[in-house]
Amino acid sequence: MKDCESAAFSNGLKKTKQRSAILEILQKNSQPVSAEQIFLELSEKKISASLSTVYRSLEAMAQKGVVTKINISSEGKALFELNTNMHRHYLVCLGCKKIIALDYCPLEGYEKKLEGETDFFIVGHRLDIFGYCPECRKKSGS
Amino acid sequence: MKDCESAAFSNGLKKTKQRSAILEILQKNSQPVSAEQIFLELSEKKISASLSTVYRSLEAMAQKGVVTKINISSEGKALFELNTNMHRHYLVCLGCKKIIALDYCPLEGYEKKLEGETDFFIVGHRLDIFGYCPECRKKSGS
DNA sequence: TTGGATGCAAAAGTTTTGCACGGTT
DNA sequence: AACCGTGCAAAACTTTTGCATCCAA
Repeated sequence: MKDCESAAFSNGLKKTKQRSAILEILQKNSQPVSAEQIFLELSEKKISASLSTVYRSLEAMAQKGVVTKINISSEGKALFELNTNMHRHYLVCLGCKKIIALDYCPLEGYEKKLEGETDFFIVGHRLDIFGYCPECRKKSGS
Repeated sequence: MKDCESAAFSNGLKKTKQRSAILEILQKNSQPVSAEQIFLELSEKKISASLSTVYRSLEAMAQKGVVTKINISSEGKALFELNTNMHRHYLVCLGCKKIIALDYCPLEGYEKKLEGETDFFIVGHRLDIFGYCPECRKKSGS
């Protein structure tokens, strides 16, 4: 997916090494990441980028639809992920805080049904599912 | 529902006028509210309660299972609602910000299915649906 | 009376912003 | 060259905490 990057900068966003590196981190992570996580990963890679640059880049990319900002973290920090233009739902482990993206949407036909019932024009939904992953189940014996 | 209050204080929580008032506000609001909203409503009612008391009370009530803290606000602040022990799902109008509680859960059997597929122990989920209500549809012509 | 609850102020944590400077186009 | 991006520091904002005081049980 090399051209994910070119696509990301075809909308007026200037391409800088910081932004390319942020994009790369978002691509490599299978789960949503916080701005601080990105900042730390950049430091590890010896790529200079201040935390405010990370925030501003993510904000800019979110405006262009390249990334999506989500607020499901129980720690009150925002998370970011590449915008795949697909429905994404998450399975969140309450033990280790791991977040797993589900690959399909259990509400396929439901929105249309609800439109009929309520006369709303339905744009989308957010669904997150909480529980304990296999590893955490073992640990706690539940 | 007068005994919602007595139930709320039957678990070791001390009953104070601040906490009773916070509970009342949560009861009257059909939608989740932020700590600050509660703080402001308390001021309007001339009930003295500092913001930290609001946070501490909500935290204590959340620990006892009286209220639920949720993180769906796009503004990055936590929201709180009475824990009804029932599934609550909301239909949110993006035009007028109205929030309507749905009376049933479209994911009834889905959690069990997912448990089988993922080996998670699933505790619950959060589902919110976004769109435009009939009034806002007319206004914007969509 | 006694332990928990409150108020105030200060601290901690996340995110935003102002401004001067630097890098892309 | 023009404009956008960046770094740094400070500010804004939400939430937590320390400590003295107060109040419900």
